[in-house]
Amino acid sequence: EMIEKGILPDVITYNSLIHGLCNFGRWKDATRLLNEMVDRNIFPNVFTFNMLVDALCKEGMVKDGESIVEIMIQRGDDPDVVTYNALINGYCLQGQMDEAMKAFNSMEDGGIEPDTITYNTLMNGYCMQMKIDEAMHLLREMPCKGLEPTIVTYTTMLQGLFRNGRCAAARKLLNEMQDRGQIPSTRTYCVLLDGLCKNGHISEALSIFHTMESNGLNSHISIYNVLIDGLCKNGTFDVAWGLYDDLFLKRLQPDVKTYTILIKGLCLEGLLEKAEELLRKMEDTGCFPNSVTYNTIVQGCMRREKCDKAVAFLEEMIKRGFSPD
RNA sequence: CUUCACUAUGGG
Repeated sequence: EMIEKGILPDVITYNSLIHGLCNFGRWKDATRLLNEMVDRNIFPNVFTFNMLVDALCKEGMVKDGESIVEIMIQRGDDPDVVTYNALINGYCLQGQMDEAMKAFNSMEDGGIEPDTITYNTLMNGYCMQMKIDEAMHLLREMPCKGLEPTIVTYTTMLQGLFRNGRCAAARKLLNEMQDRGQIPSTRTYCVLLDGLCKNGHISEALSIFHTMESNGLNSHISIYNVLIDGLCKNGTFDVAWGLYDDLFLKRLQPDVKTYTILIKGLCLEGLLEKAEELLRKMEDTGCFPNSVTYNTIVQGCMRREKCDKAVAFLEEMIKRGFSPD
């Protein structure tokens, strides 16, 4: 339509389209557009190349990402901090922290200063590998480079610490974060409350939640999901159900995860009838069960030796195109 | 127009 109207697409037009196509994994179409732009004498720029590097890295093809970087250098479109961050993230996602650190060092050698995202990416990589001390070391290195940890930095570290059961260190870091004036996001709260629950500190999680409530900060379904799950697994199903009731007072919509968590909780309580009832209710409200929901209820029935029920749900899920596991 | 918090929380 642009072309018909004589408005010529420029490099940004093509970049936007290529980016969208890459996000949907439509490599063929992306390649086609890349060729088309060159045919029109619109040449890819650093943004274009960075998107390609990122897309390849996310697909696990980090070596191909490196090849793009070679091409960039040959063309004189020098890689920048975004290029290196995408590469480093690629290695981190593969668990190759040694390679990630090599890329980190080579960017410094090349005179490109790492930024906050570089550090966040590396810290997340180490946390994924449960190498908390290495991650913590990078956190302490940031100020030396003139970088200030952001809410993403802290949230990443909190998640790593909780996963390693290091609640005391997590609480300490949370205080540091607040002292530095970083405002927790919904995601931060989810990590915090989930971390506390999974480490057995349910009442601490609840008390933080209630503090949030008085500050109007808990109005997000994800936060409820975290706590409802923690309470169900703690064996305090009634409290979990109470939170579910509160959702409606707050005009929050339960989502498919809320229902799945509660269905699991009901199954653990041995209340299979109630679980089925809830599954039907969610459908009535237009929130449809997915494969996780069905697998949950099938497992729940099996555990209670209600094989006929399990088979019925199994048939239903298959009929709806879900695959059992 | 491009890069970060293992897909923040659910089954296995």
